[in-house]
Amino acid sequence: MKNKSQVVYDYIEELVISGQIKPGERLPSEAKLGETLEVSRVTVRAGIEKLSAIGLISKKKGGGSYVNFPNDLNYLQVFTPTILHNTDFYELLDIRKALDTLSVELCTQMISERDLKSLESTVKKMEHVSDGQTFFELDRQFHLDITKATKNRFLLNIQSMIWDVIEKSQRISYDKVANQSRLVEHQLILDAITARDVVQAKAYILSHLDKIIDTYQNEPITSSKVQ
Amino acid sequence: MKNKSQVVYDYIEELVISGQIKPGERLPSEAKLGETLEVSRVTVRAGIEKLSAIGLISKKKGGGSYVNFPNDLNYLQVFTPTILHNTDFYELLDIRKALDTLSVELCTQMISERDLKSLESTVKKMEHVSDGQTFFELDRQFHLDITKATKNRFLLNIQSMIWDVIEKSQRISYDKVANQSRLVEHQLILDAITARDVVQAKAYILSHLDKIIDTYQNEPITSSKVQ
DNA sequence: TTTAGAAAAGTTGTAATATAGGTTTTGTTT
DNA sequence: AAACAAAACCTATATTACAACTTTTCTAAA
Repeated sequence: MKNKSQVVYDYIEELVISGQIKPGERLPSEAKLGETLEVSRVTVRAGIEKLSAIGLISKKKGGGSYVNFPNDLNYLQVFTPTILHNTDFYELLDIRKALDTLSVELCTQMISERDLKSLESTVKKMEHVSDGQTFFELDRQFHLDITKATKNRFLLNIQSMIWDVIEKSQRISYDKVANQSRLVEHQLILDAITARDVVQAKAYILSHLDKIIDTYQNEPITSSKVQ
Repeated sequence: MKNKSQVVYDYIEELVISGQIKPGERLPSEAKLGETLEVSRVTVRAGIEKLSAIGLISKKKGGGSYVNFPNDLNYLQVFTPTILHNTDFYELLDIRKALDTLSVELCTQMISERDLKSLESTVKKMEHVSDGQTFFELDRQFHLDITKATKNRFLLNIQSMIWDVIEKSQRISYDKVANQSRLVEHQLILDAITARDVVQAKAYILSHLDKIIDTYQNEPITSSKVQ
């Protein structure tokens, strides 16, 4: 069951994601939001408080609440819905290259048989999936399972965050760069991990990400916001 | 000027950092906290709301608020004050190896003369500093300036987050692993960047982090909490 | 004594109202 | 058109109240 304050949170987040309120712009006042969503000001404040904690918005006493710019050092917003431009996507992929490489490296060295089985099953599932959303979830699961096998909590946290960003920007870009054509690539990565071949695994995952970048470059994503 | 709700936030965070309230344990009730800090329940709730947004605590309606375990997938807590054990430190350094390598690589390729000057000045300042806290700040600035030069916002966000974690665990571990003996290492990294030598720069930063790990291993940190 | 269930106490979620202390907008005067 | 004052607006905090849920305590039955 969803809190009312969570409803407020989601509502405002959606306003920002959809571009109805852009960085630098002011939110409706707490009173107004309460009226719109038919909740009390206390509840509105609770939702806004959270959004401010993760750095999406800033509050100015007496002056209102404003959507933050993504380039400010409000670093908690890493995962906030501000990744809507081409540049962001490349930035993210650079980071993925570094962290996914680390992930497969550690994973290959220490993955258990049990985790390996689970990884295999994920790849198997991908073969029979045509639905884009489902494929996305399997894709995320595959990569996060690799990271999970490293037993590095921080790494898993950061990677989860990154996939959260990918998900939030998904409707704009994801289906253009990730689909069934990626199946073989996943299979190769899995084989290398199974063979405990660190060098090969690293090579395959780098190639995997490079191909995503290639696809992306051939089919550039407009930076127009979704409606 | 600090908000009252921020006072609540800091107070509770400190309770967790110092280990007075451990993961899984319950916080004092909102009413109790308000009484202790002499603020209203509204204010207490505002502070707690934020802590819940970043994943440090969970709230149960009717049941109280609890400190989260760090291994739950509440990934926003990446930067929360839960990094207090030896294992965490190694995990973090693995990540730093991947991301700092990426940072110097991108930085070396595209740093401006102006940013380079600023980097030099930071290293220069380090020579004349004996105070641990000041050295920490310069150390952070050096590494974050390198990342800043990459123009990759996400990378900067993540790195800032990581240094935030380091800072919060600093009183336990930092002064044991980072001090003047690291000066030469920074100088070498800077020289390689100045020479636009990517390979050398990557080698030096990896060596830098490996030496930190070495120091740490020779002087293991107790996992006892500070008081 | 143990146990099951009911009652009580405790706790968070939300609401309505009020005030203080800021900021932004509006209006008026020069 | 500019400067200043006033009004309107907005967030921060406090108080009080009640709903809804959880935990603890008490009581009665086995």
